[in-house]
Parts: sequence; structure tokens; C-alpha cells
Amino acid sequence: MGKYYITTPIYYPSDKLHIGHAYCTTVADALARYHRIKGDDTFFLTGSDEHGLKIQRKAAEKGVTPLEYVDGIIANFKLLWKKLNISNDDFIRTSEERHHKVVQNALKKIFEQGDIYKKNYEGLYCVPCESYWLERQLDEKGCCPDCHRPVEKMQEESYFFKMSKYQEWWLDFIDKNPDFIQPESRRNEMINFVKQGLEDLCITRTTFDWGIPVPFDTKHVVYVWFDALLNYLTGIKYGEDEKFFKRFWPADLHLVGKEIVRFHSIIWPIMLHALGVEMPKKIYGHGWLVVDGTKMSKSLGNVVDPLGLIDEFGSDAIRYFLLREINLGNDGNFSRDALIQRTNADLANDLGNLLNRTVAMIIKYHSGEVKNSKQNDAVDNDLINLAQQTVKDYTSQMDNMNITDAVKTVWNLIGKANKYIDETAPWALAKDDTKQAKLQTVMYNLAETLRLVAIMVAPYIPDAAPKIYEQLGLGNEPLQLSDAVWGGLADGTKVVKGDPLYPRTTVDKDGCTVIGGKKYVAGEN
RNA sequence: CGCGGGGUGGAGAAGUGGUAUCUCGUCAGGCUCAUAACCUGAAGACCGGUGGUUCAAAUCCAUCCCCCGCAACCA
Repeated sequence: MGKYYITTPIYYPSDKLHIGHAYCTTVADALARYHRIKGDDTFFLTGSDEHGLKIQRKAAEKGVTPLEYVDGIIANFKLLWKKLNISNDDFIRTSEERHHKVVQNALKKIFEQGDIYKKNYEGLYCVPCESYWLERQLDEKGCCPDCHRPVEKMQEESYFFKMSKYQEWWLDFIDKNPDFIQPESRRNEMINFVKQGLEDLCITRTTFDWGIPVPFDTKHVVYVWFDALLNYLTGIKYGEDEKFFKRFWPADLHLVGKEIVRFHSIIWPIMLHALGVEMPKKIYGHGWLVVDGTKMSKSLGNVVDPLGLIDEFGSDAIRYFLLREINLGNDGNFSRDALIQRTNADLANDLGNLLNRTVAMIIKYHSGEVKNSKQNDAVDNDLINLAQQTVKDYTSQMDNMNITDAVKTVWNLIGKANKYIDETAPWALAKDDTKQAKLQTVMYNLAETLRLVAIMVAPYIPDAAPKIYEQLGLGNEPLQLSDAVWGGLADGTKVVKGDPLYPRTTVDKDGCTVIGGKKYVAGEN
């Protein structure tokens, strides 16, 4: 038994979260839950990155303070995570006092050791947007890429972090830790990037004040990365509770989107190195979701709101789809049709129906009582062997973050169990008085398979997994990987008839989905 | 010559040197325990084009065509 500290990025509360945020957080949640059922001392952190000009402006537009503005949005973040069954242990907000302290102390330390200096920053400035642009970022006419108005040369005094000083150290570190950045394609990208030469990083601003004041020069506030990245330390009480911090640091995994791999794999390690803090173990850059084949964007109006989907299909369905359908590391496609198809086939038909028919038969043939008569022949042993092999494969795949493969592995067992029913034809055994022991064996093997399945799927579909346990007659016993050993189901256990695990979704002639008798108008999400 | 990802049966995907896999859909059959579910079988791919390396290439190399991202705060 070990420990496991996993983080998601902290999301920016300028707007509602979309399905892409939900994807990242779901993956992190599945990993966190997996490590918990494995018995690891687990800490799962997510949160929000609340400072900056964008927020300050939005708040001003609405006539509220920045904090009031983000409070409203953060309430929505938290609601989404709750509805998605996200099991984060803490939610860090960069506007919190505990975080300000960490950032200011870190800044002070690095400043005092001479790695931060002040200089005039000269650049092309868009006054209405209050932001600097590099020449190559400008649009075709040489104007601001955001508002397409002319930019002008401006000078501002800023503090810089001496990243360039650590370039060789970084290359050496990456060379010695080949698994630090994953997938490998991103690692290569990062190495190429750094080899082109690292520039010092501008870490403060004076153009807005919704941020953490720089302790040695309060005209300035901390700008983005020196603020946001440090949340991973704040979340486990860095500088505040040494014992707690040491319990979880170094982070086992920073899960991030591919667009911010650069910040997490270059700036972040260098910051930590300058601070004298041990390196995290792994940065993983996952792919993006595209919707019906095209990138999600506000201007296209195809941004998918996960809250509506959860209300319609349930959190398990969304989680399952994201974990099963999208290969971690690659981009993946999201569509309602695919979601409906996948959840009908895998959750309702394969898993839900397997449980339903198994429980129904045990009740019908044995008044609900399970007994292992161990009359196993070749077909039975096939199932038992596969079940045991499945637990093994699942464990190693989850340990290696091959979530999609692990899901497939478990569903292969579910498929095998459905087939096993056909092969053994319990309804025929039931009619033959001489085959009663055999019938008991078959029922036991099915129930036992389902018990192992319940444990393994618990990280993916946390709503349903305990319900499987309940219907198997195990009440609300905790699901633990150490119990996923064949033969653990005791004779005399009484199964309990329950509702179907998942209703089937049908689409009527108007294109509306009908789930469990309830109708949803298409396109409302 | 900016960087990267991708082009695999009707659809979506997996597969990085050795009989082309999975899901959905289609067609035919089986079963009746179950959520019109489950099981079996079949049809259907010259793995973007061309050239090369190899006994052997979807898989390696070259070249071309097409899609899609990114270019130092959009997961």
C-alpha cells in the first residue's frame, strides 16, 4: 500500500465549464478512486484559478467585485463536480488566504536568492484589451488578434524569473527521467522547445490589481503561472503543515490538457527546483474532445454543457462514455448519438441486464440464496479463469493509466458471463432434478463474477457499483480491490431484487430521447 | 521549408514487422432467465496515393495528396 496524490488543472472561472473540463476531471477521479479501492493513501485535488484581468473586467461589467463574481461561478463548478460524482478531497481557490501565503513566501524566497529581477518590458500593447502581444501573434493587418484594433508600443516595468538559468538543468533532468512527461510525443515536443532556448518569464503585472500582491513591490500583482501552479503545493499544506505535506508530496500525477503541458513540464519543474522542492513524478497531457468532429468553441456555438447531459443521462453514463470512448492522450470525439449507443450497449444491455437476469434466476430457482456446489466443468472453469485473469490485467492496466484498455478488459468479462448463461442454459438445468447442484454452481459463478465486476467498475461508475453489491446481497460493504479474489462470496448470501441498473435510452421519431419513460427534447443540451 | 496529430470494412475506433481487431449498423439463425435484452453465424477493408527496404509492411524509409489542431493563460 502506497500513497497517491493526483491533481487536475485549476480551471479559470470566466465562464461555465464544458464537457472538456468534465473529461479531465473524470479521468482524474477514476484514477483517484482506483487508488482508494487499492488501499493507497490518496489525495485528489482540483480547484479554480481565479485571478487576472479577464475576471476583473467581467466583474466590472456586472458591477460586482471580482470575488463576488467568481463566487457565483465557483458554486457552479462545485455543483458540476458533485453531480458528476467527483471525489476530490479538497477544492483550492487561488483567491484564498492560504494560497496567497504560499505564493508570497515562494516569491520572496526566490527573489532573495537572486532568481527574480526587475526590468522594463517593452511590447506591442492593445489598450482596450489591456494586453501585450508578440509581433507574430498579431492578425493579418498587424492588429490585436482579439479585438482587431491597432496596437501600440508600450513600456512597463515587470519582474522576471530567471528560467534561462535552469535550461541545462531541465534538459538533464528530463534526460534522466524519461517517463516524467507523457505521452512521449509531448515529451519530444517539450525537449525541442527548450532546446530552442528558454527565455526568462515575466511573472508580474501592473495593469490590473485582481491578483496576489508581490510582497517586495506592492504595485505589482503576480501574473498567471507563478500564482496558479503553486496551488499544487497549497492544496497539501506546503509551508503550513510539514507532516501533511510530506505525506503526499511529491505529486504522483499532474493530469493536464495538452495545451498546458508546456507550463507544467517546463515552468513548473524549474519553479520547484528554484524553491528546492522535490519534483513531481509525472505530467500527463491528455487529448481534447471534439464535438461531432469539430473543435468546441463559443463562436461555433457547439460547446457542450455537461450539467444538462448529467440530468438527462445520469453521471455514470457520461463518465463511462468519456473513459471508454476516448483514448487518453489522443483527441476524442463526443456526440450524443455515440453516447446513447455506448451506454445502451455497454451499461444497460451488457452489464445492467446481466445483473438483472442473474438476480432474477437466483430468486426464481433458489429463492434468492447463493450456494457454491463447485460442480465446475470446462465451460465453468473458462469463466473462472477469465475472471481471475481479468482482475490481474485490470490492475496492471490501471496502474499504467491505460484506463480505456482496463475498461475493455472488464467488459470482455461481462460479455463472457452473458455468453456463459447461454452455454449453460440454466432454464434447462432447472427442469432436470438431477442437475440441481450444477444449477447452483452456475448461479454462484455468475454472482461471483458480478461481485468482481462491481469492484473493478467502482472507479468508473460509482453510482452503479454499490447497487450491484446491494443486489448481490452484500449490502453496503465497501468495495475493495483486495476482495476481488474468486470465491469470496459466501454460501447463503441472499440476493436482493432491485431496479434495473440503467434504463435503456430510445430516440423517438422527433429525435427526442426517451429514458425510463421520461422524454427529453433534442438539442436542449 | 514553423511545430504537432491524423487519414483502417456503411459509421466510430484499436492495432507500430508475421494469418486485419472491436463497437454500432445490416442480413440470417438460436434462446427465453432478462431492460424487444442475450448468444451464434454471414456479408462488408486492395489499412489516403506512389515508390522503396525486408523472406515478410497498416506497421519502417522517401515522396505526394487531404483533414485537424497549436504557435508561451481556452481541459
